Amino acid sequence: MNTKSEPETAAAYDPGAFDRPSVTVDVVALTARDDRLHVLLVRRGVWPFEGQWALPGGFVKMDEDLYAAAQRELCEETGVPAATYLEQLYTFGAPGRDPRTRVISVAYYALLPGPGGGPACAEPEAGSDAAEARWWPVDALPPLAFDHGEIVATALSRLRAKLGYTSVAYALLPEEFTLSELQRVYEVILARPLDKRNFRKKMLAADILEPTPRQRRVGAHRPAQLYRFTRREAVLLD
Amino acid sequence: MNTKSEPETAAAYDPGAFDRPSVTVDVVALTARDDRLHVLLVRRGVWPFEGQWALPGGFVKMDEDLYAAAQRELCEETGVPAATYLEQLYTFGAPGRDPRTRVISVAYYALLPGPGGGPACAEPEAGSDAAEARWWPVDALPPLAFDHGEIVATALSRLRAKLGYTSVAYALLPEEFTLSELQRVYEVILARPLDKRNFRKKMLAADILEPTPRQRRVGAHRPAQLYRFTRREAVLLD
DNA sequence: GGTACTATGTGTTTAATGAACACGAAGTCA
DNA sequence: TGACTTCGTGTTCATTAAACACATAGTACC
Repeated sequence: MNTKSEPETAAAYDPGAFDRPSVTVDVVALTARDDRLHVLLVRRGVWPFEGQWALPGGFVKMDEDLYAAAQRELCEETGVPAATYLEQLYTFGAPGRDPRTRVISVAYYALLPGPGGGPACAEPEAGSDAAEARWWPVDALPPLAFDHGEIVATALSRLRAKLGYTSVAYALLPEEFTLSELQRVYEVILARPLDKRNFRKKMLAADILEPTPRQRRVGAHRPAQLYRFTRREAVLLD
Repeated sequence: MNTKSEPETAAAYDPGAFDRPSVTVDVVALTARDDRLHVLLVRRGVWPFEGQWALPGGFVKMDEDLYAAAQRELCEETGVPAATYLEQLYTFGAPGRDPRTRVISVAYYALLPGPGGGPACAEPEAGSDAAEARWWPVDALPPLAFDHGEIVATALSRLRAKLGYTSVAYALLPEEFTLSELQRVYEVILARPLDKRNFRKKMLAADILEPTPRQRRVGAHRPAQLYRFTRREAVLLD
């Protein structure tokens, strides 16, 4: 805040007296499926960028927390359940980014478990307002509306960085999972192969996993031990 | 952005049709002086929090970039020259954070060289709108207006983290400096002593410093070699 | 001019961490 | 019972981080 007397005082008593930007939230929802990282996009039904794909998002309500607005827009527009992880990413506010008027967008990124991850991994349905909603592989995105390409790129680099020093991966996996599945999530996000032995060693040493009494037997080979995260929240490693 | 047709369309053609939050920028300006880290605060002249200390900041103009708004508010309200480093920090938007109306604040943090650092380290003067402006040691702040205490805390933890993997320290030092001065900046920010030999070894190995032809002779002891950063911008280390 | 004073400047050892690397085990299926 | 496929496990080596002490180059004072 500032100490200017005129605009602030005026704003207090007459909120409509000055032009002010619109404020939206946009959500980069990410999930790992089919050994690729995917983003959830909706197809726009109205000008501008009509027919193009864009991030789900919308206006912040007058008495609504930013975090709550992001969660709400994600669910409303895409039909997916609440994200297992949702964090503010960056605020995009270049004057020309929306051709209609000045729009400042607070971007969030969300993580959801992939298929088989329980209710939170449900398929998107076109929400109340979106013409269409679907998952797109991040390495083969269509042209995006507004500056949403930049927003997605920012989200990816944040997620890659965060994967290195926190346990956020929990948000992309179901309650129980094998170490191979966990490793695949890391490989998909980092887009490079990891050494199996080093990976398992590091994960088990990090004290964030515990074995469950169950195994997963699938296919004609040795069954895998199932693990779960000891805490379903992102904790700092090291 | 979203694909809702009603509000967006309305916003495009009648920006005043809906209540919308006010958007401000607040700036956490930091500098190192007297072997302590300091924040620049202004004393508020009007309700609410009249007489209390707050971060410099103010409304974003309709056609103004967020970064430019932060730079402008910093200079206008405190009289300090343009920051050598300015980066977006986080956006604070809890509905009750300002008692007047809904205010969403995009916080930035700025770094300035300490005394002796040339024009950029000039003393603050009460700006056009601020009753008073001065540097406060971060470990002995007065009670702050709004949620500005939280904003300062966020800035400090960001700066501490960033110091570890980038060369941002350049922004807190004058063009030329000694390795001891550089080390003191690190110690002040991290609030712990560092080993001199390890510090020098790491800094020189990072390939971000170059010696100048000059030395600094001050006091009754051996003069120190002066260095400068090879690039006056934050680069990633490792 | 000699001595005290003070910050500068410099290497080595040790511990911890990260990277590379191969093979037997436990299942299913034909 | 043999072929197939994924699971599960240790060691070595290189790199990085942490601990640690003393001679040097100036000034100030006697």
